[in-house]
Amino acid sequence: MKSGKITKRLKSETKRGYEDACGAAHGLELIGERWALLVLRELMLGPRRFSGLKADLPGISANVLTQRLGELEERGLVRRRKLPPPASVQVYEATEWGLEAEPIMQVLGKWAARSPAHDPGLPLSAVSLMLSFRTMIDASRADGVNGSFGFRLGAHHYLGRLADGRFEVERGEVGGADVIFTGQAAGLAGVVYGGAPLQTVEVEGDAALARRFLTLFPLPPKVG
Amino acid sequence: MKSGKITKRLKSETKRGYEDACGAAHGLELIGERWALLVLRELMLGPRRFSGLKADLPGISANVLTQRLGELEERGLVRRRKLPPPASVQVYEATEWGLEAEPIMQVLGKWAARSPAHDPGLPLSAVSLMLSFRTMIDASRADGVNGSFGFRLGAHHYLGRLADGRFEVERGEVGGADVIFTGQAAGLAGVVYGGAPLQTVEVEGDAALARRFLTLFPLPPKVG
DNA sequence: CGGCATCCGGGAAGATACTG
DNA sequence: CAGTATCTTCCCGGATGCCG
Repeated sequence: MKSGKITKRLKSETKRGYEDACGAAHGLELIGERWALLVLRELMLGPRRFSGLKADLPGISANVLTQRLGELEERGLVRRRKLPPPASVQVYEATEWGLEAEPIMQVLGKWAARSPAHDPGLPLSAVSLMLSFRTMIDASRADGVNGSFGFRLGAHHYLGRLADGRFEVERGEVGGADVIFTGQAAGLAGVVYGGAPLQTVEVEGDAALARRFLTLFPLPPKVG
Repeated sequence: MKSGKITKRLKSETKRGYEDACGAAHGLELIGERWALLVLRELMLGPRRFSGLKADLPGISANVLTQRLGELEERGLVRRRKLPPPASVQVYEATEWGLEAEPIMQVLGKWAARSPAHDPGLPLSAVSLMLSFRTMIDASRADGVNGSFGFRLGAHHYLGRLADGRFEVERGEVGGADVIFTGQAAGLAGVVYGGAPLQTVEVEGDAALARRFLTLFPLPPKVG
């Protein structure tokens, strides 16, 4: 019914903004809506498809994901791209500026890790875990520890490199890495951050280096 | 009417959370609601009263402000305190952990300042401006520039100090400062960030130092 | 199957009025 | 001044359905 009814929303005239020149306020208008920052997070290590995003954002509904992607696109944080044949699938990727939002997630995440209410037992996406390594690495502990690390987390494959106290990571095959971790992201997170036994995940390669790796990501002290 | 009606909200059973162990996701659950970060921002330079917060958050409604303050309090980011007599007024102040959220605002604000959609002509609170100085100061430009700066922005008075390339600021009387700026926060912001003529605000004291001060806060280049 | 539009129910936000 | 009460509007989340 009401077939040809013109949608009243011409351009969403009521753009619930903050009317505040403060940069932080404008930042909230850009990525402050529910789910927006987490959608962007999932794009930080490379393009993703709609269904992959939906799968790794447990609880988001398809229409909200569509809406967030559209908003992020028109704000210049996300780009829609069609992979060349034979793939020919559409993917979403972060723009350069979108990638520059990573420090926001890092600072926010580091700060929130001090919360007594933080529950590390919740699900965790593979991207989240990789980004957390980049965020939480303790440069002084990692100084002098060098090596390459492969991660097979479900269907996600990442290759990390440890050098000069920094952890770099990108999507890619894990072959030839000094250490290869295989398992679930949440499982590996439990080992690194929750003190779970190493047997929770499968480890191949240099066992001593693997054990060393797991000690490089200390959590900040809880408040209170 | 309906006086004794029991409020149905036992404990807000539907706590719309993200179900995500990622620290950033938890951060959003702590300060991700609309207005929350801006309320906290207004507390970064000392305790504030309800009416002051409402006045400096243009557009927030009283009930939303009440709700946000209550949530921030129960999460441990804000504390409610009663000033001793004869003042005897209630104020809200950030806890230690709440104060540690400042880097989030800084990173978010710096990132958003690159947005082409950012409108610097909007209203700006005095706290926002002071925090923006702390955020945007260019340490290399400020190296070797030392002095004290008073700000009389409406009823807000702040005392800043420039030393070692850093800008420190606290609430306080401006007497004896090397330079004293008097006017509206938005006006001073226009001079510092918008290239408006210095006459927009009233300046007392060391004019050369004042002119130098205004050059220490470069904006990042816009995207695109 | 992927992406998007539509409809619906509930809840959060906005505006205004009112009270101690 | 410091909120509370009420009403309306809008957004979020879930379900369904269309269409390439």
